[in-house]
Amino acid sequence: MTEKQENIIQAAIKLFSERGYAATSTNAIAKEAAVSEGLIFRHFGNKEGLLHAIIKTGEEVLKQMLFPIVMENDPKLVIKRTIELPFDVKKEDYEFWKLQFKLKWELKEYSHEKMFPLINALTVAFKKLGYDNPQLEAQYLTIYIEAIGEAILKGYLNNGAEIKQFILNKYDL
Amino acid sequence: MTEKQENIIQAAIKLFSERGYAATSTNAIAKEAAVSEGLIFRHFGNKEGLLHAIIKTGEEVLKQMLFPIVMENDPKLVIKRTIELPFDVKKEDYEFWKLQFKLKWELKEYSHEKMFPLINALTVAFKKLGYDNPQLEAQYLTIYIEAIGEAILKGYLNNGAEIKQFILNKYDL
Amino acid sequence: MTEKQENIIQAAIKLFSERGYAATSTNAIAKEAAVSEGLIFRHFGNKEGLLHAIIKTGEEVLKQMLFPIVMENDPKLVIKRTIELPFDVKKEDYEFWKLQFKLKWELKEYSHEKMFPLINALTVAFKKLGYDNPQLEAQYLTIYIEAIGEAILKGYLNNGAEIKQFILNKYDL
Amino acid sequence: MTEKQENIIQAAIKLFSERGYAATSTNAIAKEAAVSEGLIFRHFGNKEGLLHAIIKTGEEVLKQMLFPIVMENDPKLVIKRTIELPFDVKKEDYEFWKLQFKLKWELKEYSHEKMFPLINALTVAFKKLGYDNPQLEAQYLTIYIEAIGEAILKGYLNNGAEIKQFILNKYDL
DNA sequence: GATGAATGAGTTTTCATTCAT
DNA sequence: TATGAATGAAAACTCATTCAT
Repeated sequence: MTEKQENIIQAAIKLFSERGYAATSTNAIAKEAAVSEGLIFRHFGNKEGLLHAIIKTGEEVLKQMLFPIVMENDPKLVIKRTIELPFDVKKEDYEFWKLQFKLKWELKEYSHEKMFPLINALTVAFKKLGYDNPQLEAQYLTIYIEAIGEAILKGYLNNGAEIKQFILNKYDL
Repeated sequence: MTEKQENIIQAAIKLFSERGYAATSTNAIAKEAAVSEGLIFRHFGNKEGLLHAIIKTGEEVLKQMLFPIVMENDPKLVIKRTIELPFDVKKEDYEFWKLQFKLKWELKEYSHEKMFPLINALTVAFKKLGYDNPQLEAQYLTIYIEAIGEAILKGYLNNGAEIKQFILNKYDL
Repeated sequence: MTEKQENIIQAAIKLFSERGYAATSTNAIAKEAAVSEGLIFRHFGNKEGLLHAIIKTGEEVLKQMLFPIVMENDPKLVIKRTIELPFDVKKEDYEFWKLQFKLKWELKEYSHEKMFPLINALTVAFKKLGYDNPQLEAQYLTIYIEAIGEAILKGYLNNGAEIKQFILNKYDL
Repeated sequence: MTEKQENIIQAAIKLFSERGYAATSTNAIAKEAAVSEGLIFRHFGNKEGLLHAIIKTGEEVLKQMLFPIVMENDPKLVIKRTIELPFDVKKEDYEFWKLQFKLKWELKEYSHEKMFPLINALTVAFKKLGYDNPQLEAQYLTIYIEAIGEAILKGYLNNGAEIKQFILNKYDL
């Protein structure tokens, strides 16, 4: 991955995230990345190719984030870290994550399956802790965590720390 | 609002919801509505004007849905009806609501403020019921309800009835 | 000529004069005239028909203006009145005349022939006064008078009275 | 300025001059220039941008034409060359100049100020020659010269040489 | 006579993509 | 690799004109 290639990806993340995939022109990406428009096509084949490169990255990053949780044995820690997940996103990564959320709506292919490992880990954790309905608890929490992520990225939540503690309390953490 | 105007709106809701706003051409809308392309512009000024007409409708419908909840005195009923909200959406309205969610990502202007009346009503309800932190409980539930709506519309939830009961149980309802 | 017909003509004169014939839409004319767009076509057949109605009026008005000059016997008066012609245009008629000048450039059909009676009258006048080359003097003055009209309408001339006297002096008037 | 860019400008001059700016489609320009329509927009931004490129050229050419006159010291020569100006326009440049005159009517921005250097030079010349009212003489001649140019371009003048001599005589040249 | 909804052809403009250099 | 001129197809939008009421 050359420097210019990296520039293109970063520019695309920024613009796709701001305007959406369909509403972003390759011309705009080229300008933002300070490269020629042709270069985008040399490196990524076409606009969709560029998108897929970004999606791949997104999946990779998500995997990296879920990995320590999924591998965790202590059930309380699994739940705690899941809850903390959206609150730990760094400001500089907002654009990247915004784009991932946006793509969930813009692309059909974008599936919920990526979250399955987390749901499974949570199910096990809730079971270990003797919850009545571990499967549903896991589903419930996963959906909720995504929603919190969305709210944070959109700036609806100005009391993050408070909310986080509130949720942790709900699970006696 | 003439019949053709209504056709245009319905066609636009369908296509915007399926493909997204930017990825839907006015030509496609005109064909779907069986109307000349020019008519879209005569009635709505431009593509964005059509979008705003749809948004206005969405806000109106949302208001209608929240109204009976916000007006409710019995705190238990306020919470119960809030939880039931996303599960009561009719299949035939899925496209309409999908679009509303999609637009939350596609438009900057799309604000969270529409939910404030509901948050307030819930806060009051939780307070009446003696919850420790009514404000946060309300915020928490609202975010969750939106997330459930999203999951239902996307087809992630095939166990709706089960989940609904599960949540109602959490609030002793 | 009904009132609405008159409104249409006036609106068209205004807009054609401001923006040119091709750049003025019938829709804009209808709005300016506060009538329906269809009415323009009922009365004038098509956009060009409206234009020709205006042109006809223009030719009529020009004829009315030239008539007393062409009929004049006193050669000095013929020349004097010709020179005074553009300076006598009333402010409220500027739009009308601007349009006439504009159309000279926008339409092929718009011919110089309307000025022939004036050229002839001037030729006779200059001959009577013993000028060397009455034919050329007439041509010269006619061209000049049109140019002065143009300059006045465009607002290039802020010293009208002075210029008028200056020209009159040239012809010992 | 690539070759195709030049083709576009030439085609636009031709068609704008023949049909007027508003009545000329970019499609027609592209065909005349044997170029894709998109290229017009890539190079000039929009139709108006193309127009402005042409106007800039026109101003430049005018400056070049006035320069030797404005720089001239001999007052008789200043006046003589001013008078000869419109008669010296080459047939092959008619389209270009026709367009410039046309634009004076079609555009608001098109100002008379370009002629100020010539008016000043003429004022000085007439003063040197002891004319009573050099300022007015200069204004008078400038307006006249523009009018002659207009008449020539429109084909109203079939006796150019004769008229030129006639005017030169008026100034004892 | 008058309206205004509706149309279809055309206009300006955008955009992903190709290609010679 | 990298550029940027060039393209063709499609997009948004305009407009003169028709027609039912």
